[in-house]
Amino acid sequence: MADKPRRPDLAAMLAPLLRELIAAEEPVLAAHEVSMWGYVVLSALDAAPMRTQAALAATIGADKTRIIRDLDELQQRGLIERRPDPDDRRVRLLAITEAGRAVKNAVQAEIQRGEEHWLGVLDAEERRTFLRVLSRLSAGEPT
Amino acid sequence: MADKPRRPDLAAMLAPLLRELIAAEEPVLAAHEVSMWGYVVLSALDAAPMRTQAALAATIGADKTRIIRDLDELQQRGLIERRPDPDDRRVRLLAITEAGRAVKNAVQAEIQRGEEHWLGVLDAEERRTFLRVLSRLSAGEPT
DNA sequence: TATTGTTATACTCTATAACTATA
DNA sequence: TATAGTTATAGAGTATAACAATA
Repeated sequence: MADKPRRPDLAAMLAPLLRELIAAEEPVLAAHEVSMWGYVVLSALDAAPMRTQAALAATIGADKTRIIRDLDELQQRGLIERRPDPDDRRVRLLAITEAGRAVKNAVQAEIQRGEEHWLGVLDAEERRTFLRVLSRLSAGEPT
Repeated sequence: MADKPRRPDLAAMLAPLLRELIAAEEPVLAAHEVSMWGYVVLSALDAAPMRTQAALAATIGADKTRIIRDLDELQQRGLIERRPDPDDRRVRLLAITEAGRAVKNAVQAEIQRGEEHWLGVLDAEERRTFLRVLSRLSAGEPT
């Protein structure tokens, strides 16, 4: 029996697209002297402050040990706050600062302007549907 | 002035989704004893045979040096053909075999069945638009 | 001299394990 | 003893450079 016609796998389509998007982000991040993870941290803390570094790491899908350097640098530059919880001095309360929010917003605005290179080829309905579906799939649907 | 409401970056939405998709692929690939790159190679050679390993590497976005082990293994298992071009014995003509195509199709069918976990939450119109847009963006639009 | 494929080396990124300080 | 954070180590994956064969 003949093979059914197949579409490409989702991962096979997503991977090269993501690679290109990341490559386009790199000069923007470099211009603002923020690392990729640093930017992810700023975005996460902009959405909500965190009570522990482990929780932040879990939220952004990183290992808790590999964001420490980024937290050090972000804190040193005054882009985040990171102070021991008086109630439990083991934990570090994390929050974005106004300066951090300004950097994050500037970077994000530039990145999204760059993304028009891709989104610009879509018509209004495609764009709306694509972004909506993507945000739904990315969030992780209920099991 | 107040900040405009922003959507998340494309990369920020694509990255976690891709991570989940890859995690879902791994057991399937393991069951068929094919590496991720091996599967990518089979898919590329299924679409079109290649005249050089460098061309194949470029097509799949890999370094030419890092697919050699995979080519070795695929050839040894009879999943691809890899023979010197009589006209230029430096180059290796690459093609998928029938056995290779069978493995690739089996893996792909399982992977796409697994992807229904994500696509299944979409309605017909969302699904159609999403897949169409993705394939267009992934291909890389004309500059 | 240039090119294909290969091997060897170095580098980056990530994960694992061990340590400290608090509880 | 258990947990949050940190540091040190090791491992995987990738890129860079050198090499052999052929043109």
